[in-house]
Amino acid sequence: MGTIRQDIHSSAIPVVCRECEARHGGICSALEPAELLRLGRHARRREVPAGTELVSAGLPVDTYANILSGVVKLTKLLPDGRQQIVGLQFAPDFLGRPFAGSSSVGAVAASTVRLCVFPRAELEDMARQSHPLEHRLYAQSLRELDDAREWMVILGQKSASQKLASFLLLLGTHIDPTVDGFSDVIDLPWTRADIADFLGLTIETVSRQLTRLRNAEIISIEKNRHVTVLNYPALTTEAGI
Amino acid sequence: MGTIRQDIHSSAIPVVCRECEARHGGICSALEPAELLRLGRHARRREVPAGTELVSAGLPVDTYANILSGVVKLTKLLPDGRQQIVGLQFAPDFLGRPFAGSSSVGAVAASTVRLCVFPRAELEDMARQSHPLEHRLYAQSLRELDDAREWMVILGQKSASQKLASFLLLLGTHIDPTVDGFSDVIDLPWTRADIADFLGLTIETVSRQLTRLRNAEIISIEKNRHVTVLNYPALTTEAGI
DNA sequence: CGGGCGATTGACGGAGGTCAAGTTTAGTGG
DNA sequence: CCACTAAACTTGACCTCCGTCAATCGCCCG
Repeated sequence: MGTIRQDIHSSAIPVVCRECEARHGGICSALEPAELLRLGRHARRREVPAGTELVSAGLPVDTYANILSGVVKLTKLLPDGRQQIVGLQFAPDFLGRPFAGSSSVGAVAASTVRLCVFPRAELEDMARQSHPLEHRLYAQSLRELDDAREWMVILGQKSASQKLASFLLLLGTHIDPTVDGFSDVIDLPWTRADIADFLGLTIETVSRQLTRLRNAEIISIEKNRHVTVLNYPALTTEAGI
Repeated sequence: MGTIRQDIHSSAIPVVCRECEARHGGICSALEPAELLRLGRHARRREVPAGTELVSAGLPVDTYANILSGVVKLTKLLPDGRQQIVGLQFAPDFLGRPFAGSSSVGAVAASTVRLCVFPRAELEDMARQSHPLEHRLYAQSLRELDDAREWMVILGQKSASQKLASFLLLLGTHIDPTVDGFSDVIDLPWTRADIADFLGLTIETVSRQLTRLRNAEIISIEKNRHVTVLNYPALTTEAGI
């Protein structure tokens, strides 16, 4: 009985959503088939290379998106040209700042990113009507808030080496959504400059601390981007728990 | 006609809510009279002195609250005893972290704080049923997220003097909810240690930077706690815009 | 092969943390 | 009202960490 209803429903959902990675984890899981159909009509898939500016800080936004794969960095620019990365988003996160004319942060693809894009008005309209959808959005913003505050501690209190270790720990636990625990092989989708922006350091300090961790045989680095964590306990100690 | 209905409604709302400061700005403004009545039945007003621990990080929470007056600081503790203040809340903010068994942050009264406390289960139940209420909660979390990211920039990129200036600007625009713009007389509800924790500095550095601003005649300080902004443009320049 | 970008490494200096007096403020008891 | 005290704040001396500047190396791509 339950399965039959499921089948009827799944046959009613849009074709693009059938095999979608964000269908179950993302905000779409809060939608009824009819709603999914409505949003699906306006949704468009898009794949963008690393470095693509998805949202510009201060500029009006007229689309939102789900992240299907890849990493998006949220940045804030300072008048002098420096930038601070204020958040990272992974699949199947929702990308956008609902109910504000413009975003106060910029969003840039940190790796090749696949998105499911839909018009702003459509989603906001649906959020106003669908309580489960808004609940889902709310839950994500609470998670982002927890993350942001976690990073405030790192930015405010930790030394350069602790920042680096914390950063690697974060990546290991988030970068591969298929692995549940900690993944000890990390392909950095960032340059040293990005890491520096994220941690509030300079590229030189990032570089120095990475070589320090390598010399201590806590990590190994190949071709600048491929990091393997050799000694996980030591890394947590470095991070200052 | 409209006024008559208003009067009927207002006579149906709980007595405690009649004259409530949070009635219109806070989450209660999203509630129907019947809902207000339900929540009001379980609500209790409470006044606590500065320093009272309202929520302990990691411990389960069974109540939420509206802030009626005063300032609440949200803190995160490090293993070594240092702390980072990750947020400030003012009236009529909602205080709590819905849909999580425990809070990842601690909440401490930074001044005398008056609260309207209600049971956790009651509010979560209502949020599940009332879309406008959840929308209100969502809107606040988005605002907090924006604030948190704003502070990440300050923590990550700014110098000690810029941090102090930014801090004073923040306070001037938030501390007195009755003043709409910038209030140039600020009664700090904090010790230097609190300010240091907020800015990721030490008390000595905070003290030095404050005397520097005083010597530059940008601010004046009386009896440690009473700050007057003498030169607002200069303060914004100090803050690095 | 050479130009360019990113990363590494070194030398140096300054901002801010640490340690250690003093000073002011607020609270307490006589 | 005035000592006395504790806590909060200020100020100074010193030193460390990290940012700045600069040279070099390694890799990729034309």
